[in-house]
Amino acid sequence: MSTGVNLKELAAELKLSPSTVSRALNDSYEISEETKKKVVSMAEKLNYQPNPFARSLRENKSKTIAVIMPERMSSFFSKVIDGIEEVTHQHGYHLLIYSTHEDVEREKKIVNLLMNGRADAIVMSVSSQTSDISHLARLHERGFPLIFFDRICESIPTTKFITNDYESAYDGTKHLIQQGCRKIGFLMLSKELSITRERYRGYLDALKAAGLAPTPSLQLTCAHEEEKNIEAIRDLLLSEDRPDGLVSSVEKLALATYHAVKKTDIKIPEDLKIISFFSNLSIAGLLTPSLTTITQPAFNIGEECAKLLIKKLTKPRQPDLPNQVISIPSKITIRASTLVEY
Amino acid sequence: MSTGVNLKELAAELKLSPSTVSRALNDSYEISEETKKKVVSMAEKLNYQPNPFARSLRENKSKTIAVIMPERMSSFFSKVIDGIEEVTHQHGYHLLIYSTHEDVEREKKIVNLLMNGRADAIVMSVSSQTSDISHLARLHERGFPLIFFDRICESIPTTKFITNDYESAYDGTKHLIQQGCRKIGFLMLSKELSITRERYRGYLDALKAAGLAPTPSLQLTCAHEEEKNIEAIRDLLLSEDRPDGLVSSVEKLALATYHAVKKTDIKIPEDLKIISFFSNLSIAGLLTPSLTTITQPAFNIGEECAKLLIKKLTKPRQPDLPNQVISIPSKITIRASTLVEY
DNA sequence: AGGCGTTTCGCAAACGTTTCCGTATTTTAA
DNA sequence: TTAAAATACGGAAACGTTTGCGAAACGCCT
Repeated sequence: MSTGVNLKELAAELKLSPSTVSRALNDSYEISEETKKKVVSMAEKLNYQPNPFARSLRENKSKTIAVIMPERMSSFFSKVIDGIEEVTHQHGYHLLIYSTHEDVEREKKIVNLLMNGRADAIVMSVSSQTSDISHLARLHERGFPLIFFDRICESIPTTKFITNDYESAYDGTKHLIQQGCRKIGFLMLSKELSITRERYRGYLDALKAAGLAPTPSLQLTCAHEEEKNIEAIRDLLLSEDRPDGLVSSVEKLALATYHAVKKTDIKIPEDLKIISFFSNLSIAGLLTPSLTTITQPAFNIGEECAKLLIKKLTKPRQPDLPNQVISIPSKITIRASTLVEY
Repeated sequence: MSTGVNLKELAAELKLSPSTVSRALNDSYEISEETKKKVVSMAEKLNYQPNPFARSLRENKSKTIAVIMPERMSSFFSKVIDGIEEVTHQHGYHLLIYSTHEDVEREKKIVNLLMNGRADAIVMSVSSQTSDISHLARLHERGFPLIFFDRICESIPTTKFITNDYESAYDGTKHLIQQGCRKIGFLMLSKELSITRERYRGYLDALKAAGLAPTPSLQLTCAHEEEKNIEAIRDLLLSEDRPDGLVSSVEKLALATYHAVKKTDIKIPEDLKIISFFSNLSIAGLLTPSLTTITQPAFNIGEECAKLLIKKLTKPRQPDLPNQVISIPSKITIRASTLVEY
């Protein structure tokens, strides 16, 4: 656990003062090129590594960004984080990553833990239980850099990155209608979520545009436990007024639907067509039948979040993060699960 | 960005010295119960949050653990991290998470970044390219707490958590033989990896025990790019001496195999039976046909790693992490992909 | 009453940086 | 030739904690 040499020892070795060595390593104009060379080479020789905490304490920044997401076992969130890491890593930033497991109490706890400056910024997607957002509002009011993606808080005036939820859901629903569906259901997580609201709007408007009346019994709000979701979907599929098409607003509910279908005689796409927001493309093609997907630009969303934050954190006098919603379009890939039978 | 009150301000408010306040908050025996009450209540009132960097600088520990893994889009690694987070979170530890993307240069860079004490410990799974382990050896020689899981470094004398790779592969291969396979192939990532070595041994020994000769042409070493893997597997499946059974040592290669099979006339399980190490149980059941899996106790592995580390980091005078390999058994779940046709 | 131990608290150093300021030396300008 | 300016570096404070040490105040016993 012996941390190597520190600045003072390095300075002693060079017969220079710590301040000079510090400046030399930070490439200050006050130091001659000659001594810079000497200092740098000696630092490498002794493998000097500056203590990050001393530096953070002094500079009041941590070179660390926190990411808070509702669940880890999700290709979407994994890809977003890959995108974030791609750009933050290039700038020497580290990533603290937290999963709330869709638990708002845990989310609050994490946010409170981060209020002491351990991270320079937070980029997050709220839990499905989050309706009271006071913990997030407080964070933002303190001037703490906060960015949302996907599951956003509209009421907090900062930058949010989403996909074109409304249009994608609209187009996806329209696609089902064009494929002959007339009784189209909608699968969602909590109605509190920004994404379900927007996607639901798109779904409803597409129905309306086609002159179809929405049926409340076909709209299913699911919970966290996979088994229960499968049962609920199965019940829906076996109900009297069962759907001939489904729009799933999240990946996990599409998978739950496939599980539910397996337990019945229902055939996709003959009896039921389904389209879903879905990020795991490799899996989508392997399902039977392959799944028509609305693919969010997950990696790209992560990159954009990180780019904005890096700009805010590294440039000298940056304004606050602008209060705007930036939408990066999804892409619909039509596969067998919505193709009409011949 | 205004960090709230600090210790000095809190002390001034209470008309006490900072040292007394610090001791009171840390529940020191030197402070009377009466003033402890006062201090704690005032701290809550002013929402005092101790500066983590000042504390880390003084105490020389960061309350942070780093996790390094080869890829993020993997249900196995996601579950391991869930397990780690579950126990570290309870002890107030934070998680820095890094993905090497199977790139050993990136792995080295990350390890070097962590040598300055930013994390109190590292738990990692090495990249498939890692053959030179000098960066890891150096870390361990410095006394830095280091734990491996799954893809381990045998030669570094610390604690490693794995599953019973040899036995699982042996049993899995034996299962294929019992189901009638005679030409069993093996899919692997780099031969450098501990897991492929062990699983390969199990595979070979099971063949030998059944009196079957191993065929080198049936043993495929895959790369990082999914497309190429699919092509390579397809070529294998269409070759003259094609396998009637496959043992896949990692999840992604089983998925690649399903993709490859889709491009051919081959039927699973009639023409080809397949078993794979696989963590995404939900998906395994949805594949067509459903996939026989060897499921590693991913969450449990993460928990055990974290428990050991927490013990090492929080108890006062702990010995070094013992040089041992701890194996937590996998579970084989037989599904349709290995069932004999009738 | 005086000594001694216990309780309770304050002072100041320390952790390893960065940076404000001062200063000695050299260069430039008049 | 001299004053001013530029260059190159050192001393010391500061960031916010924790903790070793010292020192009051108090009670207790003999």
